[in-house]
Amino acid sequence: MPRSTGVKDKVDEAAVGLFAARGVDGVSIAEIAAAAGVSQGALYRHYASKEELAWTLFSTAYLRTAGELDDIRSRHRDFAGQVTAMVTHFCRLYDADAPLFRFMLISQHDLLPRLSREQRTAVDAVADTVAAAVQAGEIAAVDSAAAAAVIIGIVLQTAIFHIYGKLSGGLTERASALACAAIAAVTALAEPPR
Amino acid sequence: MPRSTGVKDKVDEAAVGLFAARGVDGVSIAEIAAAAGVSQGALYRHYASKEELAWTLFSTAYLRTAGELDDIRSRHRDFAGQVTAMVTHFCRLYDADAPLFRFMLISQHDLLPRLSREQRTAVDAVADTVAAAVQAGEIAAVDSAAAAAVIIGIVLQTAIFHIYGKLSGGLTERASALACAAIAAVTALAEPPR
Amino acid sequence: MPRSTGVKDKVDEAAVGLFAARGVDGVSIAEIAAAAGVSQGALYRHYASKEELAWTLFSTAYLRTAGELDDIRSRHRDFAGQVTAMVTHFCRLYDADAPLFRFMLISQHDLLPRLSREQRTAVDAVADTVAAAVQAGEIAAVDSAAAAAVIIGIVLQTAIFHIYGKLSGGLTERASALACAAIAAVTALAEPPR
Amino acid sequence: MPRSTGVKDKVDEAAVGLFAARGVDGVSIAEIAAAAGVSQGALYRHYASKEELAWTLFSTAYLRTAGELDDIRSRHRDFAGQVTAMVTHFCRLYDADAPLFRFMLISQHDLLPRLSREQRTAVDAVADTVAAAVQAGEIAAVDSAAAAAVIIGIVLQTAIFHIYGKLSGGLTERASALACAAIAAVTALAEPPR
DNA sequence: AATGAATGAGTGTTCATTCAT
DNA sequence: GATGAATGAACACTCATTCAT
Repeated sequence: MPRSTGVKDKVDEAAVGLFAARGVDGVSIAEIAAAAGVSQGALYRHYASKEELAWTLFSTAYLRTAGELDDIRSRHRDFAGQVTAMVTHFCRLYDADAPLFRFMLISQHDLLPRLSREQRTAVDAVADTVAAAVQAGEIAAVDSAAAAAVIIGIVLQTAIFHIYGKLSGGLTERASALACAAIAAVTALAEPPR
Repeated sequence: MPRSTGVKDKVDEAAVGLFAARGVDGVSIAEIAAAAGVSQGALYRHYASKEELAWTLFSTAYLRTAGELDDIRSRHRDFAGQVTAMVTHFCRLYDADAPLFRFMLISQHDLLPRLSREQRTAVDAVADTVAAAVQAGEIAAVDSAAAAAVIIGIVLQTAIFHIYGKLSGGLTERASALACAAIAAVTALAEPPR
Repeated sequence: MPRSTGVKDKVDEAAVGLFAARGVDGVSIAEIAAAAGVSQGALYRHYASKEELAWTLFSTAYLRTAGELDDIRSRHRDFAGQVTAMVTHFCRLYDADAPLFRFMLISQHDLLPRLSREQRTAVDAVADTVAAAVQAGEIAAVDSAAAAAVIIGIVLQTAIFHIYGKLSGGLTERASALACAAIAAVTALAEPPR
Repeated sequence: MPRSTGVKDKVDEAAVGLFAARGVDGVSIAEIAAAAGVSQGALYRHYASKEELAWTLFSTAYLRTAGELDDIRSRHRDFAGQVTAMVTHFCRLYDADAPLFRFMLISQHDLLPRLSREQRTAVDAVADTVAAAVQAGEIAAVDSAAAAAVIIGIVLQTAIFHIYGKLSGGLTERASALACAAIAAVTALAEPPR
């Protein structure tokens, strides 16, 4: 019963870094194994295929985030507090692990469609937050999916700009401003002036 | 101005459709040629490589859009009018050619980095619009890149939700609401309520 | 419309020779391509996989032989004449293309099970010949499958001994003796002496 | 004479079963170890390689059978009795352990060539029986190898038909009929009618 | 100019064998 | 002795690109 040689962790880290830099298709198993300092064969003891590796890394982070956002939402009463806490959490995640974030960003169009319809995602968490606020009369009636798109778009695109060097500093520093923008945008979406 | 039924046109259309559906890496030259109804060899008479094909399709549309947005901006006086027109234009482009849009979306992380720094993009058009509004005292001081991220994020993410079937109808119908949301978001970003 | 470069023929011949010598599993695509003097990729223009290559070579020869045996049977009246002609044909096939024969022999346990139940085989031809002879009263009642096993066993095992160098000369020289043996064996099977 | 429940025995049995079902090349060491309920490493304590495992199983059974046939021959006086006893023994072996038989059948072309020329095989036993009968004037002069091919072919092909489901019941029930057929075939081979 | 067969480097994956525990 | 994780050399197959016709 040999103690872990840490192959999995090394592979995971190497894979996220490489996937983030060049996309899943742009990285070979040979490169991942080399970067992780393990043999190609060893990698297959932990993942049945490159696809499974990518999917596991992606879905694990994706679903974990959804759970965290739901948690956060339940710990705040009002819409503004919930949105601010969620946006802040997102920014912190990004600052803590930019490669993972970038990997998820560039792989989402490949991998997201594989999620089963029932899986709960960050999008659901945000949309439900909006729907609950509408229900509670906190904000005017608005399509929760459209509102979620606006909130998520504001945060994600800011992260993308950061990745591309158009914005400097940490994202967390911008969290409260982004939250304000998101709340204002949703409010405007719900009650377009005049 | 050749009147040819055009190998190139057929290739371009087939390539955009396939790239949009499965990504550049997920589509082979053989498939593109077959879908276009031309031989593989003929394709190479127009593009030196698959990469050049993808890059040409992407950069042409990307830079054309930037020019159009600059045009639009010059035809409107105030910030609200400019943003609304730009957002509306974006929505119309999307509704007119969703495959092209989807292709650009899923390929951006691969292809955008190849743009030279000097090339003028849609991001520049939006950021300059914001900067000019600040300059003109129309809106409070705000980092133009951050504001551009917010505006673009709102529109792009809405388009993404539309692609994934989370939103129905045309995007153009949502244009004015999105513009309102974008303006409100930028305003809030510039002047966070206490 | 370029004339055939003969890739397929070269591949077929090389593959049969190598498969005969070392079995399908024992031969790599690289070896086949090298022996045929073509690239590995060229091979895949003609066969979708190594398995399809092996199966095509096998089933083509196998089914062709069945057709030939049926033909031969229809051209002879009595059981003895039919068996003799069939055995002789088999021996000639062997002498004409021993590698093909050896390939079929060593691959039969892998490949035969893939034949659909309806496909007509050499075994059917032989068994039907026996059944017809029984029907016509030429020979005593006997299980046609058991009789076919005996006839085929006599010929095949002789061929195997020839392959392994236990018998010399051509097989065709032995054809009439083998036919006599086969007929005698079937007769004995049908009417075991007391 | 260890009383161990025996890694080796479990490996041997598992290997024969798997080899019989899918061929030596079609079975991995991992599968054998799993089926035997031992670790892969433990397997290598008994056999130096997969090849040695296959060869040991094959040659042991093959050479044991040769010895048994020689034994049987020595216990019978006349050719008919000897052939009948040998055929019967073969049928019993088959009925007692069909997987072993099937393994030997499908592996023979790979493994037989490794037998040294001096090793005594079942073929030798049969051929010698024929040669002795000729010598004793029991049957007309005949090439003993050719006669052995005929005898062995009759029995083996019947077994093959049984494996493929073309014949039902036990093989032993057919032993005396097969022996009759074999004797008649050899006789005909030696003295072709007219 | 057009074709599509051929090329050959590269890919993901398997698996017999080894060896640290 | 036993274990099973790790190795690394194959392997079958793909595909962007070239080029003879």
